[in-house]
Amino acid sequence: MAHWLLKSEPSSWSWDQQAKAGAKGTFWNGVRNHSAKLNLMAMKKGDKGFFYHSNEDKAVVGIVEIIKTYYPDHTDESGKFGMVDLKAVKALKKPVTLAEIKAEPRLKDMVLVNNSRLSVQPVSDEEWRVVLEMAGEKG
DNA sequence: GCCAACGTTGGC
DNA sequence: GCCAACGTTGGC
Repeated sequence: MAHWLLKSEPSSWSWDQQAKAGAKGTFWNGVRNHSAKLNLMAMKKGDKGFFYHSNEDKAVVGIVEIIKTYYPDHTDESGKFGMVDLKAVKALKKPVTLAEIKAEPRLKDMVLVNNSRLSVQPVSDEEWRVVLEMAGEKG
């Protein structure tokens, strides 16, 4: 199973809002970047992702699951971009901050570190495991 | 098709 | 609020 990292500014869409959407989840739209789009298109139902708060928190705060694969974003007038649906799985016991991620040698190749502006990123199995460990989420 | 200029993102 | 980095746009 592939893993992902999805970034959002808490002021526009926060983890709290995602969590409130519950099991039925919500769509994840607003992607306007082709690299991010390719990642969205590669997602499969059941894939898990980290929910990252940019700007204010700068931390991974929760885990989400893809519940619907890529489909056109009808709010995008250009018709070029689409979105997926996802639901909140759980909040991390302890958010993992960007500073902590940067300080962890095993995470030095994370896209978050090297290409911080990309809003939808792949996460390797190793990176997924390490971040969970740092969040106090064992297993 | 190249590349400079511009806009946006996001860390600090 | 500033600025660096990146992506996109548009002129040639």
